[in-house]
Amino acid sequence: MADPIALIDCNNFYVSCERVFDPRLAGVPVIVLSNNDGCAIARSEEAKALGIKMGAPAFKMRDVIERHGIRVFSSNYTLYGDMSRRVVDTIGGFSPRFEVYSIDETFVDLSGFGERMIAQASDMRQEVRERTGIPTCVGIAATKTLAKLANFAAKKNPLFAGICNLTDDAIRDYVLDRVPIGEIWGVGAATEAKLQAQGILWASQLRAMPLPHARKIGTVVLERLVAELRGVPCIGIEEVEPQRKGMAVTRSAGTPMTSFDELSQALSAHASRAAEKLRSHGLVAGTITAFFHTNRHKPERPQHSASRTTRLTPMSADSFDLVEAALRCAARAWKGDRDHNGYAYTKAGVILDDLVVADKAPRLLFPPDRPRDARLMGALDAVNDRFGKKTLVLASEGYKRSWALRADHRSPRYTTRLSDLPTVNI
DNA sequence: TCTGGGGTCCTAGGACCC
DNA sequence: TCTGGGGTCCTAGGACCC
Repeated sequence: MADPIALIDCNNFYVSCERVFDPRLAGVPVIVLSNNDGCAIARSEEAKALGIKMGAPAFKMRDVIERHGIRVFSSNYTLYGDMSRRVVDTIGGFSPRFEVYSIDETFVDLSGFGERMIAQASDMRQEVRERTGIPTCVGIAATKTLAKLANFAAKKNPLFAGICNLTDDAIRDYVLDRVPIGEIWGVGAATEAKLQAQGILWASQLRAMPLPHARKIGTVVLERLVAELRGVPCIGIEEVEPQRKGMAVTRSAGTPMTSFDELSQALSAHASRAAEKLRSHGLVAGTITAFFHTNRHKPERPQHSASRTTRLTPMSADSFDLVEAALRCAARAWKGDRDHNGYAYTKAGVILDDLVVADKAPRLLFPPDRPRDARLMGALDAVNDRFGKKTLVLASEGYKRSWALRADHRSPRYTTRLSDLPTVNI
């Protein structure tokens, strides 16, 4: 059999993070909202039981929240990111080979533990719980896809008590007969519909599908998926984070933007933030895309969506370069009167592509007369690092920030900001 | 009437993930 | 009034080459 892989996945991660720092949240319904307090992206079991759906818009839940006293939080990514790091640190103590798959999931290579495999997984859960306060579930199987499925079963079926081992043939058949195809990692709405149309409803049925048929329905991706369901590993554990290919900063506007000025200010802020991210990773970008669009959830209103892409020559991580390029794109994409063109834009962003490690970037044959001075960006980052984000910004960002997003229910940055440390009364 | 064959590279768009 | 943000991979099709 292939080497066993474990997937350790934090339960309702964002909610669990909030609970670590406020024990009064235990046992009560809690939800965490997306950016701009838009929709629910994490729910406690109690909130799920009340029918709160993943991705449900906050404004439509007002009644339920009121009626059941659901505790609501804006997302606090600084806190979640830091807690995630602590969880991963703990997991790293259990196996030398692991892959951080997302903020709340890690694949762990369990080969070599033999009989002790299950005990090891159990210890790992225990240790994460003790050191971070975060509850987890573990799924074990021969492939990543099966490990994801095992984790799903561990979460859903209390019989497994948090650990589901699909390397056991009987358990594997039992689970695959009962998991709907839509719950399988890699089967989204489109593939689910295609499969259902052919009468394939359960994971075990998909596993039995001939490989050529799978490829016909869903290209090589579905073919690999079927192989993985059969226990043939097609997706390896990636211990080192691969060089990232693109980077985006996009935001909904707190209040819709109706003038080119407002849009420019928002895009300036997004482009600066993108440049900051690039520099923190030691990268430069080769192309930049700026886009903006109206509210797609309101088709009865006038709709407009536009985007433009331009090359950055030389490749750059300089805030001035990126802001300039983004605004050039926006100006080309804007239509009509600059003060008021009849559209209300609710979302804008910049996307960077062709990312390269800064000192490997190609040099220009004919460099610009007045090249950007890297020391300026160094100073900018140093000031903002020391005195807080946005202490120093480019003037093109404006000062009103009318587009800025909402976050009315944010919890304190308990672990990353001294002034937010909890106080203990003795 | 008859109009080659075989490549590469790039981009846009779809599908999926958390 | 109010519906997130940030990624990856794959394919088809066009442009271009000899």
